[in-house]
Amino acid sequence: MDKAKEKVQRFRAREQRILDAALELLLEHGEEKVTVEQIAERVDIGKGTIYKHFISKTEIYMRLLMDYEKSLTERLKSAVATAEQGDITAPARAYFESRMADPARDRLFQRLEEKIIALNLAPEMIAELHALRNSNASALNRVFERRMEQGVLKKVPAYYYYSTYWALVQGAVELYHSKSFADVIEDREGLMEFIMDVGVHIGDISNRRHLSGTQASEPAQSTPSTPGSSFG
Amino acid sequence: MDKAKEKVQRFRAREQRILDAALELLLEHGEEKVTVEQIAERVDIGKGTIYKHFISKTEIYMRLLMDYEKSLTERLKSAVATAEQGDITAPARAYFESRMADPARDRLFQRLEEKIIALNLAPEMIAELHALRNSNASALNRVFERRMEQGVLKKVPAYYYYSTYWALVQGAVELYHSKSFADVIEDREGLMEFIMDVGVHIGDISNRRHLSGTQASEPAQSTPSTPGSSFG
DNA sequence: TTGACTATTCATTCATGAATGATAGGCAAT
DNA sequence: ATTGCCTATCATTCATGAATGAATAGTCAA
Repeated sequence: MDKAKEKVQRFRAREQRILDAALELLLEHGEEKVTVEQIAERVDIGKGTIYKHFISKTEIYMRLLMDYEKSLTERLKSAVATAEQGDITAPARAYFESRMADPARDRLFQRLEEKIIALNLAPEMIAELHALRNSNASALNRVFERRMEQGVLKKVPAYYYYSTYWALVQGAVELYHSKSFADVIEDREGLMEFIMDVGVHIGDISNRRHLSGTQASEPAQSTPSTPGSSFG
Repeated sequence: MDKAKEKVQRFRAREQRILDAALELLLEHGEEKVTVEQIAERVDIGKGTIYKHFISKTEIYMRLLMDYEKSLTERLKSAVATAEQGDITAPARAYFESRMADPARDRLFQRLEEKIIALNLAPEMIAELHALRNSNASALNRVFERRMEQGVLKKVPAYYYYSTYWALVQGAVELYHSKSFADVIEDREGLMEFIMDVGVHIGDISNRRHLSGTQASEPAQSTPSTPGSSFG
């Protein structure tokens, strides 16, 4: 008797279909315009069924955001792991490119992040988001520490290692429309400014959110925020 | 805003209507024949709604049984409280009569008791039933102790006080069809036999059920079973 | 510009009954 | 007597969407 297992499988599959449909609609119409009914329609299920899977519409968005953050972190982790020892450029580029592969989607998630943070989330959701980001951060710290204390990092003080990573990728994303990634990397002076700037910026966000025990405003700290939590 | 309160009220009322309808149908058709759908029909609600109130059909029966036990205990308590000091006959008669006011209903509950005990109940249900019976037992013990150590009780050893009560009422109920209540009371010899017999009988039931911390098989114990738990 | 009132939109709840699957009774076949 | 199979019955589950009500937008008067 594995009828029960099958049922669980089908339930999981349906959950994924809901998420897929929600993302599609979000990309098509923007966050303001998407209704739960539309999502249900697209998945071809009843509106009430959505609420068997998610306690609120916000949770759907939250889940999408978390999935995105998770995939970005995975991408970066594997890029760091396969890069030449000390090469921070290649992984940063890989990360940058996977975000910029679909700029509309990336911008959508930036907006979702803002929206979700503005709403007051249920405590369990906050906890879950927090847990993901902590786990991402420490996973990244581990690969960074083992492989990155060389190369471009030599040019910056040790306690800016992780901020540097931030500066590279976040700065590059933000400059996406004005400069090329190569330009960002080449401009060492500008990079240092970025590092400082982004470090402070992360501190701002982190304080405003009350989400993280990791204090990115203190760059000497060994556990900075994780990429993906920098939206906005 | 007490819309919420109103909603709770309506929910409670509906629960009572379900119980009423179930009892009606049980009396009309007997336990074997009553279906959840019939109950729902009579209350004029959907079948699924029943399950918003009760986790199973058995729980409905259980609740009816508990309500009956509770009302019998109340009846007895008030009869003891208002009887002449030392008069066990009047309260026993009152109890007997309230059970025999509707013999069909009383027999129905005897059968329900059997049925429910035969089924293996959910642990929470067992716990609830157990709690009710314990509370009934100690409430009765209190009124008995304060008012009954005289009269007919003088004729039996002290540690049979509560069994005596049992013998009177339970014996009378069981003899309902053959003897009158007065005959049962008058027949002192037969009464003593009853006392012993019922004491053992209660012990049997109690052991078989694993329901009660009170060991009615040990009559010297100060917390015997409560009336209503003697069905069957 | 502000407040008060109404209309509209849409997230969320909840009663519903069709669908599911467990159980029991009948009926052969061994 | 026992086993397997079929069927019917009925307890229980679950997707559903109509109903609810909260939030927002729109309208008008002061």
